Amino acid sequence: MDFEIRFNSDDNHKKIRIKGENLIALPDAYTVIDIETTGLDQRYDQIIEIGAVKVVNNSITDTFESLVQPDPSLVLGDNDEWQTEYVDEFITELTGITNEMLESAPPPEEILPKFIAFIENDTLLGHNIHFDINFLYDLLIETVDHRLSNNFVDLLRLSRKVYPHFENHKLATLASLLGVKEVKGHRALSDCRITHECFQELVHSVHIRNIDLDSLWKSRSKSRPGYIRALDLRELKPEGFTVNEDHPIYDKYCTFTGKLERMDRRTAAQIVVNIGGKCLNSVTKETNFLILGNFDYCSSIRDGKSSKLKRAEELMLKGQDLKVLSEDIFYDLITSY
DNA sequence: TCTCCTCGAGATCT
DNA sequence: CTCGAGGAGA
Repeated sequence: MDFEIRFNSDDNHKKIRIKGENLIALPDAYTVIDIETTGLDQRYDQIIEIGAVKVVNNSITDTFESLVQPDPSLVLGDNDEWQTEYVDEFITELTGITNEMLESAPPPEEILPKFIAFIENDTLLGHNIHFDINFLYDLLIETVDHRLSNNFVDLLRLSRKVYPHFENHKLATLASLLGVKEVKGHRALSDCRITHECFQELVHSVHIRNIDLDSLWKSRSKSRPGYIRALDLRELKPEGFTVNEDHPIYDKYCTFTGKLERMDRRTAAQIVVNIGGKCLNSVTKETNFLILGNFDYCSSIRDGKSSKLKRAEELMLKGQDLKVLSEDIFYDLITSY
Protein backbone atom coordinates (compact mmCIF):
# COMPACT_ATOMS: atom_id res chain seq x y z
CA MET A 1 0.00 0.00 0.00
CA ASP A 2 1.55 3.13 -1.22
CA PHE A 3 -0.21 6.08 0.32
CA GLU A 4 -3.44 6.75 2.11
CA ILE A 5 -3.67 10.44 1.59
CA ARG A 6 -3.83 12.10 -1.74
CA PHE A 7 -3.84 15.79 -2.32
CA ASN A 8 -6.43 17.18 -4.57
CA SER A 9 -6.79 20.61 -6.08
CA ASP A 10 -10.39 21.18 -5.06
CA ASP A 11 -10.42 19.12 -1.88
CA ASN A 12 -7.67 19.95 0.60
CA HIS A 13 -6.97 16.39 1.36
CA LYS A 14 -9.15 13.42 0.82
CA LYS A 15 -8.86 9.98 2.30
CA ILE A 16 -8.46 7.13 -0.11
CA ARG A 17 -10.14 3.96 1.05
CA ILE A 18 -8.04 0.87 0.56
CA LYS A 19 -10.84 -1.63 0.43
CA GLY A 20 -10.84 -5.36 -0.23
CA GLU A 21 -11.47 -6.80 -3.65
CA ASN A 22 -14.84 -6.63 -5.35
CA LEU A 23 -15.36 -10.28 -6.27
CA ILE A 24 -17.38 -11.78 -9.06
CA ALA A 25 -18.09 -15.07 -7.36
CA LEU A 26 -20.75 -17.17 -5.67
CA PRO A 27 -19.22 -18.22 -2.35
CA ASP A 28 -21.06 -20.74 -0.15
CA ALA A 29 -19.59 -19.18 2.98
CA TYR A 30 -19.91 -15.46 3.59
CA THR A 31 -21.17 -12.84 5.99
CA VAL A 32 -24.01 -10.56 4.93
CA ILE A 33 -23.83 -7.00 6.20
CA ASP A 34 -26.31 -4.17 6.21
CA ILE A 35 -26.49 -0.81 7.97
CA GLU A 36 -29.10 1.80 8.63
CA THR A 37 -27.99 5.43 8.56
CA THR A 38 -29.32 8.91 9.14
CA GLY A 39 -29.24 9.50 5.38
CA LEU A 40 -27.52 8.76 2.09
CA ASP A 41 -24.61 11.17 2.17
CA GLN A 42 -21.32 9.70 3.32
CA ARG A 43 -19.97 13.09 4.31
CA TYR A 44 -22.67 14.16 6.73
CA ASP A 45 -24.68 11.12 7.69
CA GLN A 46 -23.97 8.53 10.33
CA ILE A 47 -24.58 4.87 11.05
CA ILE A 48 -27.45 4.13 13.42
CA GLU A 49 -27.64 0.35 13.15
CA ILE A 50 -25.44 -2.54 12.06
CA GLY A 51 -26.62 -6.02 11.16
CA ALA A 52 -24.75 -9.09 9.99
CA VAL A 53 -25.54 -12.70 9.20
CA LYS A 54 -22.91 -15.40 9.06
CA VAL A 55 -23.44 -18.09 6.45
CA VAL A 56 -21.61 -21.41 6.13
CA ASN A 57 -22.58 -24.02 3.56
CA ASN A 58 -25.31 -21.68 2.39
CA SER A 59 -26.99 -21.76 5.80
CA ILE A 60 -27.19 -19.16 8.53
CA THR A 61 -25.06 -20.07 11.54
CA ASP A 62 -24.97 -16.81 13.50
CA THR A 63 -26.33 -13.29 13.55
CA PHE A 64 -25.23 -9.90 14.78
CA GLU A 65 -27.39 -6.87 15.43
CA SER A 66 -27.00 -3.61 17.28
CA LEU A 67 -28.11 -0.04 17.25
CA VAL A 68 -25.29 2.50 17.21
CA GLN A 69 -25.47 5.90 18.80
CA PRO A 70 -24.35 8.58 16.35
CA ASP A 71 -21.95 11.28 17.52
CA PRO A 72 -24.30 13.86 19.08
CA SER A 73 -21.95 16.71 18.15
CA LEU A 74 -22.36 15.91 14.47
CA VAL A 75 -26.09 15.67 14.59
CA LEU A 76 -28.42 17.95 12.66
CA GLY A 77 -29.29 20.29 15.50
CA ASP A 78 -30.65 19.90 18.95
CA ASN A 79 -34.19 20.53 18.30
CA ASP A 80 -34.84 21.24 21.98
CA GLU A 81 -33.70 20.63 25.53
CA TRP A 82 -34.98 17.26 26.40
CA GLN A 83 -33.73 15.14 23.52
CA THR A 84 -31.11 15.11 20.80
CA GLU A 85 -32.49 14.81 17.29
CA TYR A 86 -30.44 12.02 15.77
CA VAL A 87 -32.86 11.13 13.02
CA ASP A 88 -35.68 12.94 11.27
CA GLU A 89 -39.23 11.69 10.72
CA PHE A 90 -38.37 10.24 7.34
CA ILE A 91 -35.80 7.85 8.78
CA THR A 92 -38.02 6.92 11.69
CA GLU A 93 -40.85 6.23 9.29
CA LEU A 94 -38.60 4.18 7.02
CA THR A 95 -36.78 2.13 9.62
CA GLY A 96 -38.81 2.36 12.78
CA ILE A 97 -35.74 3.63 14.62
CA THR A 98 -36.55 6.53 16.94
CA ASN A 99 -34.54 9.13 18.81
CA GLU A 100 -35.45 7.45 22.10
CA MET A 101 -33.95 4.19 20.88
CA LEU A 102 -30.73 5.92 19.88
CA GLU A 103 -30.48 7.83 23.13
CA SER A 104 -29.88 4.57 24.96
CA ALA A 105 -27.91 2.88 22.17
CA PRO A 106 -24.26 1.92 22.67
CA PRO A 107 -21.62 4.11 21.03
CA PRO A 108 -19.41 2.92 18.17
CA GLU A 109 -16.41 2.22 20.43
CA GLU A 110 -18.43 -0.43 22.15
CA ILE A 111 -20.00 -2.05 19.09
CA LEU A 112 -17.29 -2.00 16.46
CA PRO A 113 -14.83 -4.38 18.16
CA LYS A 114 -17.63 -6.92 18.43
CA PHE A 115 -18.53 -6.37 14.81
CA ILE A 116 -14.92 -6.89 13.72
CA ALA A 117 -14.76 -10.09 15.73
CA PHE A 118 -17.99 -11.27 14.15
CA ILE A 119 -17.06 -10.78 10.51
CA GLU A 120 -13.49 -12.04 10.96
CA ASN A 121 -11.91 -12.27 7.56
CA ASP A 122 -15.07 -13.46 5.83
CA THR A 123 -16.09 -12.49 2.37
CA LEU A 124 -18.81 -9.90 2.82
CA LEU A 125 -22.07 -9.91 0.92
CA GLY A 126 -24.44 -6.99 0.56
CA HIS A 127 -26.84 -5.27 -1.78
CA ASN A 128 -25.12 -2.20 -3.20
CA ILE A 129 -22.48 -3.08 -0.67
CA HIS A 130 -20.28 -0.09 -1.48
CA PHE A 131 -22.72 2.00 0.46
CA ASP A 132 -22.29 -0.06 3.62
CA ILE A 133 -18.58 -0.61 3.25
CA ASN A 134 -17.81 3.05 2.76
CA PHE A 135 -19.69 4.07 5.87
CA LEU A 136 -18.19 1.26 7.94
CA TYR A 137 -14.70 1.81 6.59
CA ASP A 138 -14.63 5.42 7.68
CA LEU A 139 -16.13 4.79 11.09
CA LEU A 140 -13.78 1.87 11.76
CA ILE A 141 -10.71 3.90 10.88
CA GLU A 142 -11.90 6.80 12.93
CA THR A 143 -12.94 5.07 16.13
CA VAL A 144 -10.81 1.92 16.39
CA ASP A 145 -8.14 2.53 13.73
CA HIS A 146 -9.09 -0.64 11.91
CA ARG A 147 -8.95 -0.94 8.14
CA LEU A 148 -11.82 -2.91 6.66
CA SER A 149 -10.07 -4.95 4.00
CA ASN A 150 -12.41 -7.94 3.60
CA ASN A 151 -13.17 -8.96 0.05
CA PHE A 152 -16.80 -8.50 -0.88
CA VAL A 153 -19.57 -9.53 -3.27
CA ASP A 154 -22.25 -7.14 -4.44
CA LEU A 155 -25.70 -8.68 -4.97
CA LEU A 156 -26.78 -5.65 -6.98
CA ARG A 157 -23.97 -6.07 -9.46
CA LEU A 158 -24.64 -9.79 -9.84
CA SER A 159 -28.36 -9.38 -10.22
CA ARG A 160 -28.03 -6.87 -13.03
CA LYS A 161 -26.12 -9.45 -15.04
CA VAL A 162 -28.07 -12.56 -14.10
CA TYR A 163 -31.51 -10.94 -14.34
CA PRO A 164 -31.06 -8.25 -17.00
CA HIS A 165 -34.77 -8.32 -17.83
CA PHE A 166 -35.91 -7.21 -14.36
CA GLU A 167 -37.50 -3.78 -14.38
CA ASN A 168 -35.14 -2.61 -11.64
CA HIS A 169 -32.81 -4.15 -9.09
CA LYS A 170 -33.84 -2.64 -5.81
CA LEU A 171 -33.69 -5.15 -3.00
CA ALA A 172 -37.45 -5.04 -2.54
CA THR A 173 -37.99 -5.80 -6.21
CA LEU A 174 -35.58 -8.71 -6.16
CA ALA A 175 -37.26 -10.14 -3.10
CA SER A 176 -40.65 -9.88 -4.69
CA LEU A 177 -39.62 -11.32 -8.06
CA LEU A 178 -37.58 -14.11 -6.55
CA GLY A 179 -40.30 -15.12 -4.14
CA VAL A 180 -38.47 -14.06 -1.01
CA LYS A 181 -40.94 -12.97 1.61
CA GLU A 182 -40.18 -9.65 3.22
CA VAL A 183 -40.66 -9.34 6.90
CA LYS A 184 -40.99 -6.10 8.77
CA GLY A 185 -39.46 -2.90 7.51
CA HIS A 186 -36.05 -1.56 6.90
CA ARG A 187 -34.00 -2.95 9.75
CA ALA A 188 -30.40 -4.00 9.41
CA LEU A 189 -30.81 -7.63 10.40
CA SER A 190 -33.98 -8.33 8.46
CA ASP A 191 -32.45 -6.78 5.36
CA CYS A 192 -29.45 -9.07 5.81
CA ARG A 193 -31.76 -12.06 5.81
CA ILE A 194 -33.52 -10.88 2.69
CA THR A 195 -30.21 -10.26 0.96
CA HIS A 196 -29.06 -13.74 1.92
CA GLU A 197 -32.17 -15.39 0.53
CA CYS A 198 -32.10 -13.41 -2.69
CA PHE A 199 -28.48 -14.38 -3.13
CA GLN A 200 -29.35 -18.05 -2.64
CA GLU A 201 -32.03 -17.74 -5.31
CA LEU A 202 -29.53 -16.14 -7.64
CA VAL A 203 -27.03 -18.92 -7.08
CA HIS A 204 -29.78 -21.39 -7.83
CA SER A 205 -30.66 -19.60 -11.08
CA VAL A 206 -27.06 -19.60 -12.18
CA HIS A 207 -26.77 -23.33 -11.66
CA ILE A 208 -30.05 -24.19 -13.29
CA ARG A 209 -29.39 -22.06 -16.32
CA ASN A 210 -25.83 -23.32 -16.44
CA ILE A 211 -24.42 -19.82 -16.61
CA ASP A 212 -20.69 -19.28 -16.67
CA LEU A 213 -20.38 -16.26 -14.44
CA ASP A 214 -17.13 -14.93 -15.84
CA SER A 215 -18.47 -14.99 -19.37
CA LEU A 216 -21.13 -12.48 -18.32
CA TRP A 217 -18.42 -9.94 -17.72
CA LYS A 218 -15.29 -9.89 -19.71
CA SER A 219 -14.10 -12.73 -21.87
CA ARG A 220 -15.13 -10.70 -24.84
CA SER A 221 -12.76 -12.76 -26.85
CA LYS A 222 -14.48 -14.27 -29.81
CA SER A 223 -13.45 -17.81 -29.00
CA ARG A 224 -15.23 -17.86 -25.68
CA PRO A 225 -18.90 -18.16 -24.82
CA GLY A 226 -20.64 -14.95 -23.97
CA TYR A 227 -18.69 -13.04 -26.56
CA ILE A 228 -20.52 -10.00 -27.82
CA ARG A 229 -19.39 -9.01 -31.23
CA ALA A 230 -18.56 -5.42 -31.92
CA LEU A 231 -21.01 -3.79 -34.26
CA ASP A 232 -19.92 -4.70 -37.79
CA LEU A 233 -21.42 -2.21 -40.23
CA ARG A 234 -20.52 -4.40 -43.17
CA GLU A 235 -23.16 -6.92 -42.13
CA LEU A 236 -26.10 -4.54 -42.27
CA LYS A 237 -28.88 -5.63 -44.63
CA PRO A 238 -31.34 -3.26 -46.28
CA GLU A 239 -34.68 -2.88 -44.50
CA GLY A 240 -37.59 -2.01 -46.74
CA PHE A 241 -37.54 -1.11 -50.43
CA THR A 242 -36.20 2.42 -50.55
CA VAL A 243 -33.20 1.57 -52.71
CA ASN A 244 -32.53 4.41 -55.12
CA GLU A 245 -30.10 3.79 -57.98
CA ASP A 246 -29.80 7.48 -58.79
CA HIS A 247 -28.69 8.45 -55.32
CA PRO A 248 -25.08 9.66 -54.94
CA ILE A 249 -24.56 7.11 -52.18
CA TYR A 250 -25.92 4.17 -54.19
CA ASP A 251 -23.33 1.43 -54.47
CA LYS A 252 -20.77 3.62 -52.70
CA TYR A 253 -18.81 2.76 -49.56
CA CYS A 254 -19.25 4.87 -46.43
CA THR A 255 -17.14 5.09 -43.26
CA PHE A 256 -18.02 6.97 -40.08
CA THR A 257 -15.73 8.70 -37.63
CA GLY A 258 -16.60 10.65 -34.46
CA LYS A 259 -19.93 10.87 -32.69
CA LEU A 260 -22.99 11.88 -34.68
CA GLU A 261 -25.27 14.44 -33.05
CA ARG A 262 -28.65 13.60 -34.44
CA MET A 263 -28.70 9.81 -34.43
CA ASP A 264 -26.44 6.98 -33.44
CA ARG A 265 -24.01 5.47 -35.84
CA ARG A 266 -25.97 2.31 -36.37
CA THR A 267 -29.10 4.18 -37.39
CA ALA A 268 -27.17 6.32 -39.84
CA ALA A 269 -25.48 3.27 -41.32
CA GLN A 270 -28.83 1.53 -41.71
CA ILE A 271 -30.15 4.46 -43.73
CA VAL A 272 -27.12 4.32 -46.01
CA VAL A 273 -27.73 0.63 -46.61
CA ASN A 274 -31.43 1.19 -47.26
CA ILE A 275 -30.60 3.67 -49.99
CA GLY A 276 -28.35 1.07 -51.57
CA GLY A 277 -25.00 2.16 -50.22
CA LYS A 278 -22.53 0.09 -48.24
CA CYS A 279 -20.75 0.67 -44.96
CA LEU A 280 -17.25 -0.08 -43.75
CA ASN A 281 -15.83 -0.04 -40.24
CA SER A 282 -12.61 1.63 -41.28
CA VAL A 283 -11.18 3.75 -44.07
CA THR A 284 -9.98 1.48 -46.88
CA LYS A 285 -9.13 1.63 -50.57
CA GLU A 286 -12.84 1.22 -51.22
CA THR A 287 -14.14 4.08 -49.08
CA ASN A 288 -15.97 6.77 -51.08
CA PHE A 289 -17.44 8.87 -48.26
CA LEU A 290 -16.06 9.60 -44.83
CA ILE A 291 -18.77 11.06 -42.58
CA LEU A 292 -17.37 13.27 -39.88
CA GLY A 293 -19.02 13.41 -36.45
CA ASN A 294 -17.66 15.50 -33.62
CA PHE A 295 -14.87 14.76 -31.18
CA ASP A 296 -15.81 17.10 -28.37
CA TYR A 297 -15.87 14.26 -25.90
CA CYS A 298 -12.40 13.10 -26.85
CA SER A 299 -9.83 15.30 -25.15
CA SER A 300 -6.94 13.81 -27.07
CA ILE A 301 -8.41 14.82 -30.41
CA ARG A 302 -10.76 17.77 -29.89
CA ASP A 303 -9.49 20.15 -32.56
CA GLY A 304 -7.15 17.74 -34.26
CA LYS A 305 -7.82 14.98 -36.77
CA SER A 306 -8.83 11.41 -36.11
CA SER A 307 -6.75 8.62 -37.54
CA LYS A 308 -9.54 7.82 -39.97
CA LEU A 309 -9.52 11.37 -41.31
CA LYS A 310 -5.75 11.34 -41.77
CA ARG A 311 -5.94 8.09 -43.65
CA ALA A 312 -8.70 9.47 -45.85
CA GLU A 313 -6.65 12.54 -46.76
CA GLU A 314 -3.73 10.35 -47.79
CA LEU A 315 -5.95 8.29 -50.05
CA MET A 316 -7.47 11.41 -51.63
CA LEU A 317 -3.99 12.66 -52.49
CA LYS A 318 -3.44 9.40 -54.29
CA GLY A 319 -6.49 10.11 -56.40
CA GLN A 320 -9.06 7.91 -54.70
CA ASP A 321 -12.71 8.79 -55.28
CA LEU A 322 -13.30 9.85 -51.70
CA LYS A 323 -15.12 12.79 -50.17
CA VAL A 324 -15.20 13.91 -46.55
CA LEU A 325 -18.68 14.96 -45.46
CA SER A 326 -19.67 16.99 -42.44
CA GLU A 327 -22.61 15.63 -40.50
CA ASP A 328 -24.92 18.34 -41.87
CA ILE A 329 -24.00 17.65 -45.48
CA PHE A 330 -24.51 13.96 -44.83
CA TYR A 331 -28.05 14.54 -43.57
CA ASP A 332 -28.85 16.72 -46.55
CA LEU A 333 -27.64 13.91 -48.75
CA ILE A 334 -29.62 11.09 -47.18
CA THR A 335 -32.81 13.10 -46.93
CA SER A 336 -32.73 14.21 -50.55
CA TYR A 337 -33.99 12.21 -53.52
C1' DT B 1 -8.44 -8.50 -33.51
C1' DC B 2 -7.30 -7.33 -28.79
C1' DT B 3 -6.42 -4.19 -24.82
C1' DC B 4 -6.60 0.18 -22.76
C1' DC B 5 -8.51 4.67 -22.32
C1' DT B 6 -12.32 8.31 -21.59
C1' DC B 7 -16.87 9.73 -21.54
C1' DG B 8 -21.87 9.91 -20.54
C1' DA B 9 -25.99 7.73 -18.82
C1' DG B 10 -28.35 5.46 -15.22
C1' DA B 11 -29.03 3.06 -10.77
C1' DT B 12 -28.98 2.00 -5.73
C1' DC B 13 -28.10 2.62 -0.70
C1' DT B 14 -30.87 5.66 4.04
C1' DC C 1 -20.39 3.03 -8.60
C1' DT C 2 -21.01 0.13 -13.11
C1' DC C 3 -21.50 -0.45 -17.80
C1' DG C 4 -21.41 0.19 -22.88
C1' DA C 5 -19.84 2.97 -26.85
C1' DG C 6 -16.28 4.43 -29.51
C1' DG C 7 -11.40 5.74 -30.65
C1' DA C 8 -6.46 4.73 -30.65
C1' DG C 9 -2.77 1.92 -31.21
C1' DA C 10 -0.32 -2.38 -31.19
